[in-house]
Amino acid sequence: MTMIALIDCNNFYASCERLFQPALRNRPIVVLSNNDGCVIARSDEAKQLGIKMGAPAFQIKELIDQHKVAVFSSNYILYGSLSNRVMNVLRNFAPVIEVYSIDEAFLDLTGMNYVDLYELGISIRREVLNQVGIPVSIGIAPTKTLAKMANRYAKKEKKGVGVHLVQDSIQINNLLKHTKIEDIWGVGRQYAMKLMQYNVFTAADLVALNEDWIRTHMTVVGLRLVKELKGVSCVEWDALPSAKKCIQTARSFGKLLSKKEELAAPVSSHAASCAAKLRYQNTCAGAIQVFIHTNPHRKQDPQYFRSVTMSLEVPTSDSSEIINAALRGLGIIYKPGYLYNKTGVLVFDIVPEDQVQLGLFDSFDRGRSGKMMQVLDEVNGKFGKDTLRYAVQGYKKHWKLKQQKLSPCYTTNILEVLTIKI
DNA sequence: TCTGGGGTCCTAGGACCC
DNA sequence: TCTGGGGTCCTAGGACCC
Repeated sequence: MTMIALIDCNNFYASCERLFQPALRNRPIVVLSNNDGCVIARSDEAKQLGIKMGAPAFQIKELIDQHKVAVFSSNYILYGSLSNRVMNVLRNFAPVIEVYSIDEAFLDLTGMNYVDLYELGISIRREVLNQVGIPVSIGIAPTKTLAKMANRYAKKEKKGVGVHLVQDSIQINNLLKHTKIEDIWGVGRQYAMKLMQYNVFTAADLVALNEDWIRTHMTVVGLRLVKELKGVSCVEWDALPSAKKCIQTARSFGKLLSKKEELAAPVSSHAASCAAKLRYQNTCAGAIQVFIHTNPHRKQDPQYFRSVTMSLEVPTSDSSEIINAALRGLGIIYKPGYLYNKTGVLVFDIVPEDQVQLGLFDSFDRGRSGKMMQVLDEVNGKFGKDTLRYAVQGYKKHWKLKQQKLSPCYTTNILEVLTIKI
């Protein structure tokens, strides 16, 4: 039988911020999305205050003031670095690990010589806490989906311990009965609503359904999900991070923009960022999409959403080529007279750079461009990602994000490491 | 009068995840 | 005043082919 552990950091972003400010222990913390827009992470104390995931910051301002909630802009450099440290601790416990997201990882425990898996969970948790300082919850079960579910149970119902193990069919059934349909990994809002119409309210109810019914109403994805709930492992392992199939860079602006020339700067910056991400994974893109839109929350404004997709003659990762294509796209979709709040660039049809088919009439000097990009990446890697940029990207970021509560990069920037007075 | 059957490829859109 | 960003996979349906 397969055995899988899912380790998930508790309130990860909030825990990262708290790590460097022990005074925040037992105090409510929230971390805001880009642009300081809405809440994307909450400490337990903040959850207890009733602050909801995704709540717009301005709507909970009173709660924040009243309860002295500590507020942070998101600092992905810091979180990424702490995430790496957590994953490195986990690697000591099993050879096969899949880093599933910034704050969680699956460990394959199948066939390993651990006598007591529950005790193993306890010691993994202790080690991560000792070595990195981040609290985690651990679910251990025969399949990934059940491990997810056990993890959820550990987090909700066994707070002090933080570990839940399900092995035999009795334990699995209990867990299924205890889990609401909408809390299953793979069941989102739409499916949950549909299932409830058919009187399916728990994971146990779902497992009891006819598989043909599942297949018709929830596609093969749903079928796989139900098999996992029955203890048959069928979610693939993705041990090596594979090359992305599409890459997107998009931001809303700190303020509304309306002129095409103003939009050109963020559009080209996003394009440049996509190109850099392509080069980072040694790939080229064969197609590009650009979109712009107005702020859907401003009901008083006329709305405009538009995107355009263009295929590139020869797949490329050259910044200037991708910027040019993106600006051409902007020219196609831009309409004057609207207040825009967001734009983005997406590249796809991605191929490995050594498999690019050259075009018959390609006049672009690819050798020269490659060398230039190498220099660009080296400089920007060393001195910060916007050090060298194209003129169209603009000298100053007039569309810049709001980040008023940014914490220092304690672990990655030598100028911002913590100093301790003794 | 009568108008097949089977296959592939592509795209848009929907569902999900963190 | 102020509402995030970045991914994956699957399906239906149309175009096209023989």
